Amino acid sequence: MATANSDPAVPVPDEATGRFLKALASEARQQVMLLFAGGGELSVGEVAERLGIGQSTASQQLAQLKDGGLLASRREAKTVYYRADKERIGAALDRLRGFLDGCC
Amino acid sequence: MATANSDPAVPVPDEATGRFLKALASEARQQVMLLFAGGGELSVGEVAERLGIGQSTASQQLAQLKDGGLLASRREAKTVYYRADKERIGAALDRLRGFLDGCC
DNA sequence: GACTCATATCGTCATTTCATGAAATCGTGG
DNA sequence: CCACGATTTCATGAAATGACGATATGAGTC
Repeated sequence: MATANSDPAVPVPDEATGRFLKALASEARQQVMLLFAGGGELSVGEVAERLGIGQSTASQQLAQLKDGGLLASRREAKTVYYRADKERIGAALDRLRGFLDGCC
Repeated sequence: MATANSDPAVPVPDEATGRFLKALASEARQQVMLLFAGGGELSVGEVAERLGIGQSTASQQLAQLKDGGLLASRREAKTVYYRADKERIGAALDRLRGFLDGCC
């Protein structure tokens, strides 16, 4: 993608927004997000069990959602608890809206 | 995806929102969207030329963005002009925010 | 340290996405 | 109707993604 963007006024979507979109652009990961409705915390194993997917798969999906700014994690003893990251989700939505406002 | 979604009550984001996210979750298509900043109209060939991509590639990207609710098209003689679809973009953002609000 | 539980990473394979050129389609003018 | 210009659709490989089992790492316990 060599062609440069010559218009400085146009807000090119930053890396974080790209990861946010890619993280959400998967029905499987949308399903994962739904498990966090209500602000609860879930371990990797719980997510795997509830969705009926492998443990490593759940770990990777959660990692990608975390990387995309949708989830945050906390370690308690051996268990890692994930939860929705309201703040960063809101920030990502604002960036997305900003990009689209610049587009239209 | 081995395990299907067996719970019909789960508020999976609708098809339209999924297509919206997939359409935007590509840097190439984000670049396309940037061309429509300011509300201008562009033909398929112009998009291809400005981005330095094949004409059929441009056609497919534009079709996917249209399918995702980001662009609208209008035919004038032989030429098809695309433009940003403010209304549907706003609607998609609202749906996305609604889904995420339900998640967190 | 050895043992165990929970998670993360790795290697692999099946599926999907992406970009391309060729061929088919659509709309227009001669 | 025929030819054209512009776009769409199709078939093909290349690259990215997704899921899995197996293995490695990390944290706690004995």
